[in-house]
Amino acid sequence: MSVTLKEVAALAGVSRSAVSRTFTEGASVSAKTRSKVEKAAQALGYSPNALASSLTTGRTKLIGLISNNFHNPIFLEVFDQFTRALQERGLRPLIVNLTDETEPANSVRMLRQYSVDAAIVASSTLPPSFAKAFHDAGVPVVHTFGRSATSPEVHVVGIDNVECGRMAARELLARGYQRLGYLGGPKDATSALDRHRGFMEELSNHPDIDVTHCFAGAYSFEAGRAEMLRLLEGSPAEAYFCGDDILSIGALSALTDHGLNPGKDIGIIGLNDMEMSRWESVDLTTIHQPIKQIITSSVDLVEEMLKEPQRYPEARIFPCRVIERGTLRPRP
Amino acid sequence: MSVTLKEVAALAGVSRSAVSRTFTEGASVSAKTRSKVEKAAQALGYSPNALASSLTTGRTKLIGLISNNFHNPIFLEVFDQFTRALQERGLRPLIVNLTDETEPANSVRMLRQYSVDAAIVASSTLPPSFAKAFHDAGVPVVHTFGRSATSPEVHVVGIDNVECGRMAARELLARGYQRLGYLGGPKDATSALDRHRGFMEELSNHPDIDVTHCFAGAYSFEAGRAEMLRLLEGSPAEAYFCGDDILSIGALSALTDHGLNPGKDIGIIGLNDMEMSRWESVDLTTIHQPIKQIITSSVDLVEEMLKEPQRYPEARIFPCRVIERGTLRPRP
DNA sequence: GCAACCTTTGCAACCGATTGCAAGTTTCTT
DNA sequence: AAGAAACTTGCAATCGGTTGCAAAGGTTGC
Repeated sequence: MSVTLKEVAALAGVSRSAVSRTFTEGASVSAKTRSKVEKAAQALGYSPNALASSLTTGRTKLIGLISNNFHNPIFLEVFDQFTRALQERGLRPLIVNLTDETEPANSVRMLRQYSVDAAIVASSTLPPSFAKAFHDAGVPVVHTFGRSATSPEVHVVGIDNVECGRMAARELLARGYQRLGYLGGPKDATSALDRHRGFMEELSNHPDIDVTHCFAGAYSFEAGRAEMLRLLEGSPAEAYFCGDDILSIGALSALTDHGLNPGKDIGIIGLNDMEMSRWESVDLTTIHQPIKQIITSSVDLVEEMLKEPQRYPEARIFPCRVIERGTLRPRP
Repeated sequence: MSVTLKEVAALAGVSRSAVSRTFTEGASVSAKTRSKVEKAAQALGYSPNALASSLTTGRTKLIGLISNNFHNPIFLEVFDQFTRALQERGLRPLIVNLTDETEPANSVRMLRQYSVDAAIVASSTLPPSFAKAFHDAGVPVVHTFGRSATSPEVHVVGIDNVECGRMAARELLARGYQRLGYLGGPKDATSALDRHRGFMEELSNHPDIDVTHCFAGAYSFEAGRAEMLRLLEGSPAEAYFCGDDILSIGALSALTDHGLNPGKDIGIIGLNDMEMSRWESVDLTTIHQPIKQIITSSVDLVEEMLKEPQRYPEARIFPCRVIERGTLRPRP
């Protein structure tokens, strides 16, 4: 079947150690043996078995990539970035699709069985305790898009969702809206709660402003649309801060269905600034989340942890900014 | 660090073999030893090292999942389905993001280093030779969304793109369009070529019909939009068969930008029937590709290959059908 | 109570690599 | 030219498991 060290050693007329050393960076081999080995390896089509070597080195270069968000188009960008960033550094992503699961135990066990060097929890909805479970099981972990805490127990890379909530509120106020609404993601999602908190906090300084809130069933088009349709049955607010872009796009679809003109009749501001939000047919005013920087930084952090597993936990928070497009009325 | 077989054996007061056997299906262990071992394992938090055992069993349960299509939203659905289908069967997806690479050599080497049990090439653009390279390297492979051939060299699961081209042509003819166009995916993509061929073949029976064609730079929104904008500079056809849904949606955006009404002024039919095509704001008439069935079948096939690696290659082709929505004028 | 049979168990070799150690070679110094 | 220092190399143990084999233990039948 597969060619092994031993066969290469036999063909090259050297010991197995010699072969192993030719393939390990910085080992001591003479030019002569190296070339003999390389020739033999070439001839046999040998490439070292990474898993076997992991047994002695204790390194697999496998990184668990865990997510529960397979219905939000933003995650295609997230996967693209993560998988590229990892493989550029010689690391291999092992995917865990969580979908309906909220218990970390299964994922932890599975990833331990595969001896992953580290895990990345890529989700804005899972609680810090989820990532903590990996940490407790001795698996170095980074929670990307996780809840930013003042004293994080595990590494967190992302944005300050509370601050984003405030930012959205300020933006809507600046445009003179009087009756505001928050249409959040699922009410058990940390990001939905934090954004809500920031939004409310900022508005608590403006008692004259009327504010309502509700939560959609998921971060998805359908959920955003359904929730906005429900709101339109009653008396909707003048402008909404929607949980994220896909929710916003769902809400926009509900608006146009009702013959309402987004930006004119009802304002919408999203969060993420995903590719689709730039499409002319969408043209969504939104808060830009620097996905690329967040992911690069997360993978950097993973690399650091490989060198220093007990590294002191840190939170890396990236600033966001409003991207003006067509779904809010202009500032006065 | 991690708990090993040996420690469990010591605590349970049995041999290492006994422990190993408790954790392997169908091995001979008495109820008494089993319970001793299980108790000890529980106490220590032991779970077997899948990679170490793969050394002797020759099975890793790792499946390479290779794709180059990270800009088409349909792939979020594809990833979701694949990762779930695999993990339901106890298999683990190891992702390879190909993006700009067309050479199989690197992926093959990498996946062999990780001793994957099989590989899935999930791409409608890569040529059959790509998947063939895995087969030749002794890695069982399924090409999902691959080119359907009458005599495939590797397992292929997907649709008949040539037939889809014909189907699109027939559909446009049935609606009385006289000047037809094909706006395909990248011109080196097998699916783009096959769909083109079918489209042209069908129309060759209708010499009175005027037909043009062109290829976009990628299966992406931007590429579809750019290409349609270019077409609108000249004298566009009455209706287009677009390479796939995301290309169609890009084209639609170009149309509305020009004040044209899709379905009224210019007809568009796509291919895939992705979630987004159902959105009210899109409402794309398209050819449904049974993604879910294709993926389930692909994973079934992977499982079969694990049992029988030399399995005779087969092509599994699933029928498609037109989904009527709002971007073509009604049949007379 | 004994033979024949089946089940359970531990020993030891092995899967494909890495690595500390000591012996053997080279190279450098003086 | 001899001795010290530096580099190469193979041996053998090890990583965490699995498994063929033979011995030990338990059942069954008569």
